[in-house]
Amino acid sequence: MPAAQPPASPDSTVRESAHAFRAKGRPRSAAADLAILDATREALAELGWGGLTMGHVAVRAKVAKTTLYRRWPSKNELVVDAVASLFDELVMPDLGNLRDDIEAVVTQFADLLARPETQAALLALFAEGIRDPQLHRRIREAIVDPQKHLVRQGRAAAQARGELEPDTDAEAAAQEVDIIFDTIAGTVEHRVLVSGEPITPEWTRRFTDLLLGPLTTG
Amino acid sequence: MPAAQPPASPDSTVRESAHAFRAKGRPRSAAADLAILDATREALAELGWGGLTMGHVAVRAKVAKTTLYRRWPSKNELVVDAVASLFDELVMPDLGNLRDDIEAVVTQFADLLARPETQAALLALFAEGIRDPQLHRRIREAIVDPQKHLVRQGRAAAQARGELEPDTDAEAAAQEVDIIFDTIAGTVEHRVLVSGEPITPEWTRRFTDLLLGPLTTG
DNA sequence: CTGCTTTCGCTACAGGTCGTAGCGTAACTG
DNA sequence: CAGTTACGCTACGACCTGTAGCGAAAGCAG
Repeated sequence: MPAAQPPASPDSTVRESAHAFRAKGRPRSAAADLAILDATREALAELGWGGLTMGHVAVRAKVAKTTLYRRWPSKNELVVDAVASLFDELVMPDLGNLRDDIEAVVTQFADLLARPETQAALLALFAEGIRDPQLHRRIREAIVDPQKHLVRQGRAAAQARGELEPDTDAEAAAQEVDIIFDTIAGTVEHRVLVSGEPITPEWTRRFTDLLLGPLTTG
Repeated sequence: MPAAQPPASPDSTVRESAHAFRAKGRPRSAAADLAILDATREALAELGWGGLTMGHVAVRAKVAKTTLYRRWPSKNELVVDAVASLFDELVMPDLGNLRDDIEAVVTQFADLLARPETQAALLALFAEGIRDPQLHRRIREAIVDPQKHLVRQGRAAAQARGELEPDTDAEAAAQEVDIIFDTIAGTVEHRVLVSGEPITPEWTRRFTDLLLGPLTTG
């Protein structure tokens, strides 16, 4: 979903009859969207963030450069959409105990970060988002925040099993989710993308020890 | 220290009599180095990573663009040197107990990440480093690895106090240092730069709880 | 003081990317 | 059919990159 430029409706008030909007004129090619996003991911993997140019993507997608700009205002937004779908693969498995669930999610995330498209895009997008509040919001909505749901799911499952105590304060629970999320995402990203070392099963086990606390080691 | 281009010695074998090297010709202006690095930090804070150009830095430092390129091969290396010194401010305080030490270091790191120069540079450099092994190595040597020493210091101090058990296996200890380091650095960076939320004293306390484990909460 | 060497500031340049404008054509609706 | 919008193409100005060439400046050795 580009969802970038509303197709230039000259009267962009709250018209649009519920769902049957966009009637007039030649419709946008859905095939072009797919080709563009595929080309973007390919170019990211091959050329990296710095090597990716709008002109190059257009050529590779067999699309005019102007068509590209009609849908995405810049490289940043294009890459967000191209990469966001990759993060949908992450799922919370519910393997019957909290440790296995955590290790499974960490492993999935590590595999995702091992892909060249992801490596090329993720940190660069985060960096761009620092100076562009709109992009920052879009990154969080499309890439970051959906993953927080995994933490909530895992916690809820562990609480249902009796591994964790049920929440008493909703706000405290939300803060704990935030901390756990930043810890898992940040640590794995730092390990893979900054320290440049791999996520082995043993590392995952040790890191999970840290998250679970000495409850399980003693 | 630029340390980038050895001043074009035509015979660049292992000459250099120990330390009294570089005798001939006009010496490089040390003042220019300082002016360039200051200008780089200023421009980073004002314009961000994307807005920073070599030409702009040259103008701001009142230096010819060619002079800039004689010392640093590209923007990436220049920014590494400009930002690395900021990370030297981090110190391990040794406040008498592990919790206070951790919270102090986290707070220092959070303050550093609150500065606009750091925000503009850090993630962008990490992103660039992914495709450039030489840059990646330089970032780790100048920025990342020195901080690992803080973890070693803190652990040693805690062991001396009896808060942590002494190391038995050297390799296991090194792995634990790596994990702790990636966890602290990664989590704080993710919280500040990706989630975009501040590091409050309460957050620091909760995060330290996580690091120390339920030992201290119960 | 006189060469020798290297840096310095300046100008100019080719190469590449960006993002937009203009045009004729294609596709879809009523 | 007319009306509307998307498409492909070309061209363009603006900007940044990194290098080359020049004369002048700042050191050092004799």
